[in-house]
Amino acid sequence: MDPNKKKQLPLAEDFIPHLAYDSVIFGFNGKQLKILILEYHNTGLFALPGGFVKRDEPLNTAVSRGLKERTGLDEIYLEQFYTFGDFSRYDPEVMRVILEANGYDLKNENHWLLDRFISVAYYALINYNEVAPRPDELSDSINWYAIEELPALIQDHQKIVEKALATLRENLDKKLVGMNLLPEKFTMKELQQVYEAVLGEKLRRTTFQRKMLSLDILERHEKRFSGRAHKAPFLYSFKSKKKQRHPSSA
Amino acid sequence: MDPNKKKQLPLAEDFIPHLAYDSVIFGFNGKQLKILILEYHNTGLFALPGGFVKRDEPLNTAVSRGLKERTGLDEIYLEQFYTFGDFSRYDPEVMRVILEANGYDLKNENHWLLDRFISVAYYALINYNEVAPRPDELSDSINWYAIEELPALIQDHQKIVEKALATLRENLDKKLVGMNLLPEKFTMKELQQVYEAVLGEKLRRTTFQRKMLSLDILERHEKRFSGRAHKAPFLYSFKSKKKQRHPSSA
DNA sequence: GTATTATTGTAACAATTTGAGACAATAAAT
DNA sequence: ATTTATTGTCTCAAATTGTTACAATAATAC
Repeated sequence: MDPNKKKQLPLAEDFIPHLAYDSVIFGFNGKQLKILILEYHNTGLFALPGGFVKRDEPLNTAVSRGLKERTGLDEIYLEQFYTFGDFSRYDPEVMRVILEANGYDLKNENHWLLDRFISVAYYALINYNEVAPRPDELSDSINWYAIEELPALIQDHQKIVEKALATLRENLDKKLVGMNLLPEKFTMKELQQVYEAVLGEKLRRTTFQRKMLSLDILERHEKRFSGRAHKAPFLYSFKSKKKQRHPSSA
Repeated sequence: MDPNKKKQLPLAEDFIPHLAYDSVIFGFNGKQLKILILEYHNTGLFALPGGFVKRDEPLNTAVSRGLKERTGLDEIYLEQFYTFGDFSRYDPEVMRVILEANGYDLKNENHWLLDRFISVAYYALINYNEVAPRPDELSDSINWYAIEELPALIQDHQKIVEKALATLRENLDKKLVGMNLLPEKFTMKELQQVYEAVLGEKLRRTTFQRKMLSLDILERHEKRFSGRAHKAPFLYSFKSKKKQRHPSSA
């Protein structure tokens, strides 16, 4: 990478105008469900990671590309959940502030980034410990925030997060969500903690264990040396090896 | 309306480029689940009803507007379910054939309608008997087709229909689907037939009746004089009066 | 070593929900 | 009056889920 590379705004001619994506990237730290939030240089503005779609690039590919740039991960589990196209999300002043704080001169009043955008929203599930998030050119940081402790977000990003979480909850049973938020091997308790963090409620231990085992999706391995003063739990993994990516076609 | 009005293609300056919507409009005729399909003049090409989004118009409003033009109905129940952005859907020759068959001269090789489009897909639920569908300027007919007997559709429209149906099935229990496919008052048997048509499988009568009554969403009215040689059934309606429109914000 | 502590895994039984069949009620036709 | 087709509800069986109990066991305290 060239440290002298000059900051370059995306060029209008390379991208589909008026179309963006936003991503809600979920991770689980063992206790809480968290998402990645960007902070823009010198503005105090917080936002979801997002990006634009190249003119010659499939929509889903654009999102995968953006997430790879930010997380370093290939093969991220992604699920598209809604496309936001209201005017409640159109606020060119926010974008102007962000760009000017980054030293761009916007004498060109009609810069394409200040236009109205329709945004396709995705959520991603990643293994919290495998990732070292990287900010993009306009941001000074990207950090994990617990979903109950988010800062105020720009535009309609709060609404996007809420809908992402609602969709994740609906998909919890049908889409093997745990597989993508946990490491390869995990205990039953860890799996239960993921479910509880997503649903925001406590579950009954014995019922949960019986249910999970009856689904016939887990493989039981050796016991873990817990180093704690009690019986050691079994480790489990999901039977289907491959993580699903883009389970819906596009 | 002016019968001499000249056919007019939508103008690039009025609409967001590269962005369209497609709609899967479901109706129930008492036996089968059907959807509305357009046929284009002199081409034998079949497609879902779709349209474009004005530059100063919210996405959901654009879809409502298009559906009102085609069905005459205001307040249609609409649910956005996926945004299609692959290149499998990009086939400018199809659009060229449609336009030329309608007498348009496309010497301008770069006409915006021949560009790549990303399409936001919605399904609608309407009361089959309240509607007299109207074709648009480019189509010579719009007709109901049973979902098991669709003609070959252009581009990725078959895939869009399949995903619409899959989403409708997932939403069947949580979104009061029956309310929007049936008239105000209906019998328990008619409600069951809607469920069976959507799910594509037979349901057990007694279990279905018990389940529906236990949900506490139905109001029981007088009996219907069926005119048939058996006990007359009760009529029911849904307790919540207002049909929901755009239950998800945008 | 032995008792104690904090889990974990599973069994047992109760409560609830769903499946399946039976049957009385009844509107019209015979 | 009898027959036919369907509706509404009840009952009992089967399956699922809620709840409690308890043995197993890895580390710690003594």
